[in-house]
Amino acid sequence: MRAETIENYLKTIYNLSSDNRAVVTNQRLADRLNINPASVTEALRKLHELKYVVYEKSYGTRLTAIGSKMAIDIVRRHRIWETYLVKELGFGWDEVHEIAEELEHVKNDKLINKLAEILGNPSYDPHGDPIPDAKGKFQKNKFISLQEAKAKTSYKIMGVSDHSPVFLKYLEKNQLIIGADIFVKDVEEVDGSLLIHCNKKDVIITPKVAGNLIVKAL
Amino acid sequence: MRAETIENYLKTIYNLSSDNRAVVTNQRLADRLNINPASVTEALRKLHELKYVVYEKSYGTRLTAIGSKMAIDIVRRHRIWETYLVKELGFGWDEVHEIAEELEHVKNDKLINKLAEILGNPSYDPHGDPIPDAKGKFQKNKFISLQEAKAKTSYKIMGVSDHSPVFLKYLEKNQLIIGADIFVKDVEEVDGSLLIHCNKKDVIITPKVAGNLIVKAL
DNA sequence: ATTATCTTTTAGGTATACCAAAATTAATAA
DNA sequence: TTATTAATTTTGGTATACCTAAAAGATAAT
Repeated sequence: MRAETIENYLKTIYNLSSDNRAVVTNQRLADRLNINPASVTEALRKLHELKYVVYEKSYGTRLTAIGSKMAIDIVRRHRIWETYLVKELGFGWDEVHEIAEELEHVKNDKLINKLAEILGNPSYDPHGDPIPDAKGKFQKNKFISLQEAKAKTSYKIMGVSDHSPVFLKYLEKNQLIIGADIFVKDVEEVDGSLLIHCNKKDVIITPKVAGNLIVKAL
Repeated sequence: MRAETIENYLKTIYNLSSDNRAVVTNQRLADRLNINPASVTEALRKLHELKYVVYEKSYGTRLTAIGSKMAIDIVRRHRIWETYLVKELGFGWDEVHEIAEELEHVKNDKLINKLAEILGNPSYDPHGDPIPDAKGKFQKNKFISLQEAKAKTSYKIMGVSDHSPVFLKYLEKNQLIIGADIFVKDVEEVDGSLLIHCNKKDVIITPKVAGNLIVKAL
């Protein structure tokens, strides 16, 4: 199997199962990778043979310790590059994902560690996603989705779970930037929309948008 | 054909025919790419169909205008990355080639132009090889191999044609660094060896080493 | 000019990474 | 429980990028 193929599968399995250590279905993998489910079955059997995943047919897949280590390495490279592109090379946070998708496959520890060092070994990327350190350790975070927020409470925006340029541009337009402090004035029971105060302005946010905003209680 | 495959063929054809606009033989391509000549034949037929090369069977291959443009783009990316790795990220000039070999395939003009800008749009990489500008234009150079040098003449070291770590380390040991000024005291007719003066020291250089040093007459 | 040599091409084959369609298996609803 | 639906796997492809071994073509040497 080509290294890049392995990496793309492992990364995707990881992203679909990270928090919960749950198994991943072929369907979801096929959707995410934009390939036929039949191809996923085939690939998973090989990844199982290579000891990257535990795959039991018609049940599901999860990463082995080796596979998980490898996935975390890829995630580290991706997020370090995203951060470097934004912080050092002047790219917008909505345009770095695609480039990082290519750069993440360049496997050279010295390079990534050097970039990380220049950035001051950051723990979060420009989207607020945590960056594992060289040993694969994440900084613990007890962040929640804004959807779970309580009324009359202050939060800080820590990240987003939807990385699409459309969504990021929407946030920028409404000044919902990472690091911004917000105050949830009210949660509307009827439709779950939130009335929040941010940057001296009141904004109404749909549950959909709230679900994609990661916040920390203040 | 995969983009990376195309790029590797075009780059190699370019490197084997750049100065002279001569045709490249399958043999040399096969050697350079470490693949079987039969595979080269096959690939060249496809590259011909794709209009990247003009390939006439049992004769040879040369790049079309499109192929040449593409090859120069790849060379630019490679050399910009090598320069960036050395100048901005603290890598040694003997360890950047391999990394650049991967990074050169990341195709994003904004990225490369940004790196070039940070470097002050350099015309030469750390090995003294010319870097084409964004439009594919090289700075004209009339450099020669030190082997063609005349006695009692001063030169400046501009580059090397052997990029192997062994050779680069040898040069460093003898302080034959790019940018160094040297004076050729004598050329020994018997074996073609040169007695040169560099950094306040006399050194004897074999024709083999001299052949891999690119210099400019002062 | 003819042989010998070296290069290139052809022919046939492998492994990878995908696919569509059919068959199977699992999950859900009546 | 049985039927229906949905997910998964099997089967039988395709295209890419390589390979080896043998045939054909070009080059050089006597």
